[in-house]
This record gives sequence, structure tokens and C-alpha cells, in this order.
Amino acid sequence: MKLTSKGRYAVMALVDLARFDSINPVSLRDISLRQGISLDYLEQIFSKLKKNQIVQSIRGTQGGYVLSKKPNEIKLTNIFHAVDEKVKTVQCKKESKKGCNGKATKCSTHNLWDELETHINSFFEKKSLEDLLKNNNDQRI
Amino acid sequence: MKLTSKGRYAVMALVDLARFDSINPVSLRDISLRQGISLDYLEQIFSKLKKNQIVQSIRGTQGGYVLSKKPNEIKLTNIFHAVDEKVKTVQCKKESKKGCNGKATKCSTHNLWDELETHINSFFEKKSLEDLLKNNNDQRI
DNA sequence: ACATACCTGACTAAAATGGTCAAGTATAGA
DNA sequence: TCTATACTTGACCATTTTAGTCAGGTATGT
Ligand code: FES
Ligand code: FES
Repeated sequence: MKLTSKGRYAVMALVDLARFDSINPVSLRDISLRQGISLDYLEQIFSKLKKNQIVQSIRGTQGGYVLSKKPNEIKLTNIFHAVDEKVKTVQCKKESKKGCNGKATKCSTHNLWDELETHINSFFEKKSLEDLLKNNNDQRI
Repeated sequence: MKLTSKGRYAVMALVDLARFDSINPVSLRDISLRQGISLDYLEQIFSKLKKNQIVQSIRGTQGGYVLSKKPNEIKLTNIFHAVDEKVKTVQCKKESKKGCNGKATKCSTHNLWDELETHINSFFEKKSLEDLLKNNNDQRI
């Protein structure tokens, strides 16, 4: 099980944004340089963040992005959902009655994976951007 | 983040094994049929489980595999470790002082992912094969 | 007008995944 | 002893996912 770069980058970029957007909108170019993330890739990510009302864009010179909400209102769940970084532990379709093997009942491990998914998601629901800012106050770049 | 089939299959197969091995060694062919997992793939998985002393093999006709330990002594951690289903959340090398971006310090999200990894692993350390058997006593196939 | 920076969609190299295939070896039972 | 069963090993491969790149746009402050 591993976390993909898309999810990691989204959070990294938003932490960066949260730290600097109180002064001016933050351009992706700046984030790209500070965080070492490809500019083109960031654009894809921010397009999704914008669609999900996590950031707002300001076009033109001196433009950039700003958070749409306060850092304590942005949970990791929201971010991950926005960029399609989903936690998937079961093989089967959850809604279906069928098991992952195509049989009529759920397999012997289905409940376990379902518990695991809940366990992981609870972590993402607890953590907000604000929590991350606290941890990094002293680590200004 | 998703769980791979290798990890899922390993657990499914071991639950099957735990349920039936008290009578006779269980052949991979049987597990393959009951669980709907490719026989060739199961062989790869069991080779690793054997190397890690989770199962024992008995060759020849009527042969098969048997658990090496009691179900309550086999944690998910052990199984996952055996088949290289590892939880990886950070991008960087943990031992290194360097960050994922190649910079001198760890990135602003490093601690978060590290916490997440601990959170997930704690789930695997808690759960044993025995826990799974309990849940499925009534679901004999 | 022009530089900046957002916006969009198509494309792609590389890695991981989830297997298959081939050729064995060991052993129980007829 | 022969043979069927079932473990053992290693190479190979198609597909999917990932992590981007590339090539064009469009909007706007100065
Ligand atoms: S994972 Fe849902 S039935 Fe197997
Ligand atoms: S994940 Fe470890 S430094 Fe970024």
C-alpha cells in the first residue's frame, strides 16, 4: 500500500499556500520552486482543487491561488477526495452483494479490509491543514 | 492508496488454510478453487510465506501446506512483511537526513506521513489470523 | 502591448501489478 | 517401480497506473 505523489504533492502545495497566501496570491511557479514539484503537474492538481472549492484562482500578473477556506476547515479527507487519491482496500464493489471472487457472498477477508479502510480514513478526517502548519512553524524555508 | 492483490490473496489463502489444515495438509489447488485465486500466483505467494516460516510444506500426493504457528500467533504484520506488501507513505528514504525534494531538511509533510504509516501499521499489528476465523465461523463455503 | 500566470487536453516513458508459462523435484500410494 | 499429485523455481509478459511532459491556449494587471 502506498501513498501516491499526487496526494502527497497536493498536501505539500496546500501547506505552502497556507503559509504564504495571507500576503499575496501564491503562483504555482513559486510553489514549484519551493517544493520541487513539476509546474505542469501542479497545474493538473490545482485544477482539481479548484473544482472542489478548496482554492480560488486569481488570473493575470501577480495572480496565483488562495485558499477558499480557513486552514482548520480543510481536512485531509477533502484534499484527497478532490485529487482522487482514494483509499481502496476491498477488491469487490462495496454496493454489490457479490464477493471479490464473483461468488454470491463476500469473501472471508472483506470485513477486515473494510475495517482497515475505516481506520485509515479516520486519520484523514482528523487532520486538517492547520495541524500541519503548527508542526512547521519553525521550519520556514 | 490501495491494497494490492498479493497482500489480500495471502491473507485470504491463510484464512482458508487455517480453517482446513487441522484435518489434512491443504493443497494450493484446493485454495485456488475455493478462493478463486490463480494457482500459479498462489505458488509465488506461498513460496514467500514458507521462507518466512509462516507455513510448512508437505510434498507428494496428499501433500500441501500447514500453518507453522497457531492462528493467534500470526499477525497481519507478519503476513504482509512476508509477501513484501509494505506500507509506504513517505517519498524520501527514512534513514537519510535529506528531504524528498533533495533538500537538506525533511519536507513540511514528512511527519504527517510518518504518523500515517504508524497509524496503519498499528492496525496490522493488532489483527491476527485468529480474529479473522472468529468472524467467519458461520460462513463455511 | 506584453509579461505573467492560470487553463486545458493530449500524449508518453517508466514502473508496478497481476498474472502466465515452462521445466523441474519429491513423495505417497497402487 | 510406476505414476499421479503437488510443491519448487525462475523467467517472462500484458495491462494498468503513475508521474509526469508538451503544446497550445485565455485572462489580466501594468
Ligand atoms: S474484498 Fe469484498 S468480497 Fe473480497
Ligand atoms: S516525505 Fe520525507 S521529506 Fe518529504
